Amino acid sequence: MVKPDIVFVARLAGVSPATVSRAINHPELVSAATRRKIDLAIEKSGYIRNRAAQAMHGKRSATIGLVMPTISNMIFAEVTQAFNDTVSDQGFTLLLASHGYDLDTEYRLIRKLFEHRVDALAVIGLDHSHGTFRMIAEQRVPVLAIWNYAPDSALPCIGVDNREAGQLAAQHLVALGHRRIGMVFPSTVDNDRARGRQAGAIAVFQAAGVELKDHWRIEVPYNIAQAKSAIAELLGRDDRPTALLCGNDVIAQGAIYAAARLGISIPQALSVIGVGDFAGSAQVEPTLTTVRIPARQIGVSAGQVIVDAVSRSDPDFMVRTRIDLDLIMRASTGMPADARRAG
Amino acid sequence: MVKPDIVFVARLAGVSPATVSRAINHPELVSAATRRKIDLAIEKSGYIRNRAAQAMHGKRSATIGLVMPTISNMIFAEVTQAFNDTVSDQGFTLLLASHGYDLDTEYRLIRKLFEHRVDALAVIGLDHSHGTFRMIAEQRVPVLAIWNYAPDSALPCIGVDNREAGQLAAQHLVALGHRRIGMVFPSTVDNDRARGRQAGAIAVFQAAGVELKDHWRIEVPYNIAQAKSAIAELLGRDDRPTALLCGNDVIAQGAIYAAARLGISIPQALSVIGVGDFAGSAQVEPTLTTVRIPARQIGVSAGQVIVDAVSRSDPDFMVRTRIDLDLIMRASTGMPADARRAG
DNA sequence: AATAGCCTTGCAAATGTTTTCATAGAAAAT
DNA sequence: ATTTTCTATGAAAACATTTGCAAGGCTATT
Repeated sequence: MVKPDIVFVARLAGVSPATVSRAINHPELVSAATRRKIDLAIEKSGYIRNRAAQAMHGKRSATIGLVMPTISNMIFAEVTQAFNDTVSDQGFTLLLASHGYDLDTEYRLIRKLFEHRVDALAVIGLDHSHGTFRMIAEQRVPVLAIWNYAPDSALPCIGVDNREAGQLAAQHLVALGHRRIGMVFPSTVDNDRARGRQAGAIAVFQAAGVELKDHWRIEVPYNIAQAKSAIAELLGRDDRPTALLCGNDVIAQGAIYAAARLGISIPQALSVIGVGDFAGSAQVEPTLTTVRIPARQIGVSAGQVIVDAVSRSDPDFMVRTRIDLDLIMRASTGMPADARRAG
Repeated sequence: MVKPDIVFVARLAGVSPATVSRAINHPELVSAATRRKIDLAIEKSGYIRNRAAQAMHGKRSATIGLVMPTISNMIFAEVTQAFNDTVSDQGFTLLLASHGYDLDTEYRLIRKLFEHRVDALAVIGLDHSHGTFRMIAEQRVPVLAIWNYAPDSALPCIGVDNREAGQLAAQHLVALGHRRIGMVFPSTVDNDRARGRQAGAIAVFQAAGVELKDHWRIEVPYNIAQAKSAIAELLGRDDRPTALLCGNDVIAQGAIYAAARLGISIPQALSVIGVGDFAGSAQVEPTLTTVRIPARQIGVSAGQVIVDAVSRSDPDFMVRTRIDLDLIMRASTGMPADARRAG
């Protein structure tokens, strides 16, 4: 019992392979009667069409590649889900790869995706290796950058302006009257998201004359455990800031837990603000003030745009969509103690 | 400028296509000199081999399918990451699909994966539709069930005994002296994980003579927001339990936040236990007592087993690996108030 | 009644690669 | 010097499908 192929099905239905192929891909071209016979033969034989053979014919492979820094982090799980749902509804299957924030690995993974002849490719952010950009240009396949927006991006992009995200967060702290502010960010090498947010925040602080002390600026990985312990160490010192601007909500949650552990009350003694508004940020106690990045919306739009580009088979499409950010004020930020006394 | 294929590269290198193919797949069969020429031609032309054509030849497609209920939930993100890392190291690429806890959707997705001729397939849990089982049997492709262990499973499996997980959690509460216990679980239809845990817990409670009140048992989706609000409602009533056994850590985190919101102190006035030990469970305040499911370990073992089955091309392999559970005692559970007085 | 046009189907070529078999030349053994 | 054994390469078949072209049978039009 070998696997049934299209000629087996054809024989079983008493028609030619060509007709079976048509019945599957262009049902309107074959008469209702033969279609029924063929459906029956397919059912009976357990035939499953071979996409590889189809793709070889220059047709679509019906796959879309998605490359992310990591999957196991709340940060990207939500976009991935939304993106997958959207393209999946249109009959595509997702080829997933994750590179652990390493752009050389990313290059190798993207190459593999091209080997599989993905119909389109989505990547996170606009930071990529030179080789990656060259390969993408050669392949003539629609490629979309997700998560980041830049008006002058080399690739089509759908996402937010991370600089603005940093600004919004910083402005909120400044407006509340904070002057003693700490910053907790992940490494900014190979990570344009974090870099943009940090730059935006620093610009605002400088314009407002807020001095950033070096020992209140720490670098931690995207990881609650390490964020919590590093921040606990920072907050344990004698001289501590009245507010913490965190590179994202994962780190901000770490900050909230660290404060809870040390008995520092939020927002009375410490304000914490994050970026992202991930699942859980609205539920932590105290609930987290953050700059909302609408992950689901980004994933859905990205899916639509990319499916559209594929169906127009337009590798040179250009789209730059800026998704709006919102400052979500919750319970983790407030005026610093001295300002409260003064006001 | 069309895309270079293997004959283009061959011409460029001054050899036959067969030699190029060999240089790529069995480098040891071609002389160092020609290999160099070919590498150069590949580099120069930007050639990327076509896996579809390769797969069509009856060779491996170098893809592995993974079907999950959902990706956007901490629960599965970690296994997915570990599994992906493992198979990716061996040269495979992941085809991902998520069905939103619907087994008919799952059937359709698995069919699509088979269309793409995945070399192997991993699914979550042992609950699947009849059609799915039939299709899997017909396809002669290694299939592995992840996350769940059962000694009599129809499919090879690697995972934990969910019944035991429920028992461990229940025993811990009983041992602490709790008698007034609430249970918060997701829907158990089409979800053997939740079903097993619930059954295990109930068995222990009955054996211990603990009476489970209906109005202390609620059903919520896997979702912090809804878990928190439903639990807050439960805890807001006059008559409330001294302990909450939660179907997993996501729900347990919701319980912790709900208690915090209501000013109910954990563990003095309420004990909370979860199942899973997801990222964050060790950092919440109070830190969460839970039954640890080693997600990373499961993902890695699963990846190894499945790659092994593929390389032996053994569709009928059978493996049943039971991964050990551990009760992780943290700060969210303690003796009930009356027991403390008595003791 | 004859012709034109449409609908349905089959034939065969094409797709990009791998692999079996064959061959030519070189190296080794006699 | 002749035969044997290797090694490196090429020619061609095979893989499962799609599609352009052609043809046969109808219906509709005149």
